[in-house]
Amino acid sequence: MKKVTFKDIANESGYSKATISRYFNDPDSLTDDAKEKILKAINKLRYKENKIARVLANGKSEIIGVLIPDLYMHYYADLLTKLLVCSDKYGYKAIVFQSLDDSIKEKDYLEELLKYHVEGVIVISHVISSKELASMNIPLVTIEREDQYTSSINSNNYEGGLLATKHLVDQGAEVLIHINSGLKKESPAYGRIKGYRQVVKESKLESKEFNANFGDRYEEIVSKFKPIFNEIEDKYKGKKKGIFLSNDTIANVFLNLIVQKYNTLPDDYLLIGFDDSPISKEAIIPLSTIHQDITAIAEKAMYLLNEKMQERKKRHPKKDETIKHEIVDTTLIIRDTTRGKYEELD
Amino acid sequence: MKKVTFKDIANESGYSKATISRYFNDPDSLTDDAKEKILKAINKLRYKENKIARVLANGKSEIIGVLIPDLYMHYYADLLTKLLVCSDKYGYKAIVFQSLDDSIKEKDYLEELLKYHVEGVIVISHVISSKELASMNIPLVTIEREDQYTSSINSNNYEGGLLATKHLVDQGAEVLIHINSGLKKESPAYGRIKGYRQVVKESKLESKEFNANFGDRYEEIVSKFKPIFNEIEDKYKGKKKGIFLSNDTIANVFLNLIVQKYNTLPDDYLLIGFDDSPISKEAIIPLSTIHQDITAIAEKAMYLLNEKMQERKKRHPKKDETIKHEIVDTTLIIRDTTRGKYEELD
DNA sequence: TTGTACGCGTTATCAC
DNA sequence: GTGATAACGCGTACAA
Repeated sequence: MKKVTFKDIANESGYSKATISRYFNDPDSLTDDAKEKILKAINKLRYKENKIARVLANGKSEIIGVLIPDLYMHYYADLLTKLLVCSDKYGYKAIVFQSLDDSIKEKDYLEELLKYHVEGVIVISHVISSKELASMNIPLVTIEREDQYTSSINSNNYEGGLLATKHLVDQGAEVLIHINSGLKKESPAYGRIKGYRQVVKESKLESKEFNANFGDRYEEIVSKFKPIFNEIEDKYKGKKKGIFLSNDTIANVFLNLIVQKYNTLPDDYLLIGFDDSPISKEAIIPLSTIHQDITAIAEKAMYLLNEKMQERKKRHPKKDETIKHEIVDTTLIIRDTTRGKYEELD
Repeated sequence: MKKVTFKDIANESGYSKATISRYFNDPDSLTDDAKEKILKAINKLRYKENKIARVLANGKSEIIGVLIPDLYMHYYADLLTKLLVCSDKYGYKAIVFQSLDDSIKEKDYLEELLKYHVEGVIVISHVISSKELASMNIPLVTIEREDQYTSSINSNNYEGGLLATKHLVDQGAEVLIHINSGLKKESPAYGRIKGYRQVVKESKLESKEFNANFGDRYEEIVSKFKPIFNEIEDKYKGKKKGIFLSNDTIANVFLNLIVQKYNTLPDDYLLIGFDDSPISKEAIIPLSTIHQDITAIAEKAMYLLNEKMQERKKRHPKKDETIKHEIVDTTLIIRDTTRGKYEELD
């Protein structure tokens, strides 16, 4: 039951180890006769490739590393799904690490990846600074995180905020309200707030922002939302309220509070979320939202990473290593929470 | 900028390569003096470990493979999250493959994993038969799939079906209804139906099953659900309906249809889902459901896999390789859709 | 087109 | 305790 190696194939077929290696890496350089004999030997002996030996010899692991915060949030799970599909297309395997917002682990994982000679890394986790990431000297692309010193792909959050808020204005909002869940200024998602503010400025409408850290637990979100809901009810009674919430989960919470009180979404409420996550469709009244093109994000990220990895493999890599920041457009999804007048589904 | 190796450390510190190896693998066998000098050399030269060379030499990759259908379904994403946490605790890295229900890929991925000398595999994908999996001759544990020839961890689906349906009876259901989304008989989840049927039999209540393949798209689920809803409305008017749905997503769809019609959940509807996925909390009326202990599933799976992997590393592995099937208990989560009389949230 | 010989960086087996 | 040296399995100049 010992492992079959090139040596065994060589003996069996009558060629040398080098020729067997060529059979796999440069078959065109062999005669048809040789190929046939070698193939026969391979099948007879049931040879299984050994990538580890191969990596040691030529350095190409065909593995990339993925550093992701977690998979609880649907956005991350969806992104990972698509990254795996794309990396597969390029012939790369992925070692996945989940940092769970622990910066020590994040650093350790990154080093661990290097020990396995991964050819590149995609970083979605956001604890380590991009400066530190850049210093690791390995092909690397970051997604939706601080990216001053790294190549990156991001959603056009600013445009998303703009689209969402403009839509509220178009639908006749008299007050603009934004509620977000602890967004930090460094985060690309903060662009959503900037987009919102831009429209507020242009429209000259009355406005109000609620910034709160709602935490992770759903019950916590709900309990922290109630006072906000009450404040809005009090303060803007009778006015047509256009409310932009920073993600669909909290948008759904807000929607539920309204529907629980009124049994419907009253005319004077316009609601829009962000992400186009499943909950936006599954809500009691389908939520208008901003769609993030996660497929495009994943594709661009892998394309960019692959470029860097190929460059690295060349004899004389350009010391160029320019930093690229790519932006992926968002789209407005109009469902039923911004219709002004909510019409019953048939 | 060449790679620093044991040879360099050896030269720098004045010891041999063998001693450097011992420094890492059996430090107790060195004098304190040697350790100190070697550590100094390591830091000075900024040595980085090379796991690839290590794997080639000793065969221990510290990598496991994970084969998962996808990450769209929250259940799988959640399971992967917890598997990653557990494998990390045991010191294993994970290469993740997503089979997307493609049996050819599933087989290819499995072989690819072997090429990298992974020490074990966790299979959640369900296309390849357990017989074929078993024939790969590698430590392997399957989760929530057909498992005749493999060691496995499964939720107690039967108990879950029992708990759910009994709860409906306890709450005064006069008709028992089960709706499921294309469950196959081989799938462990089919146990949910068996549990339901058992209670139907014992209770001697009137009952009805709807088996349909609702597909993946949410809109499709909704459209296919409407006729079912109408049929139930017609047929069981006035009777107290206890409805057990095979997962929370379709339970939420059903709930939404009811609430859209009645603005509330009428007294004569009792609803319970399965999975305790986020949507069950986020629904307009929090859904009663059956909780699957995914953490326990992941932990048991890794524990079992680790046992097998350790056995494999020994000099004389027992040819034993007994197949173990472990069952993880489910729990009843009572929320607001089985209260009989739905009381408004305060 | 094919073969020889060495390198990749570590671990394992003997010696001392 | 420590050192020499042969694996581990494959890639690759260089030679033929």
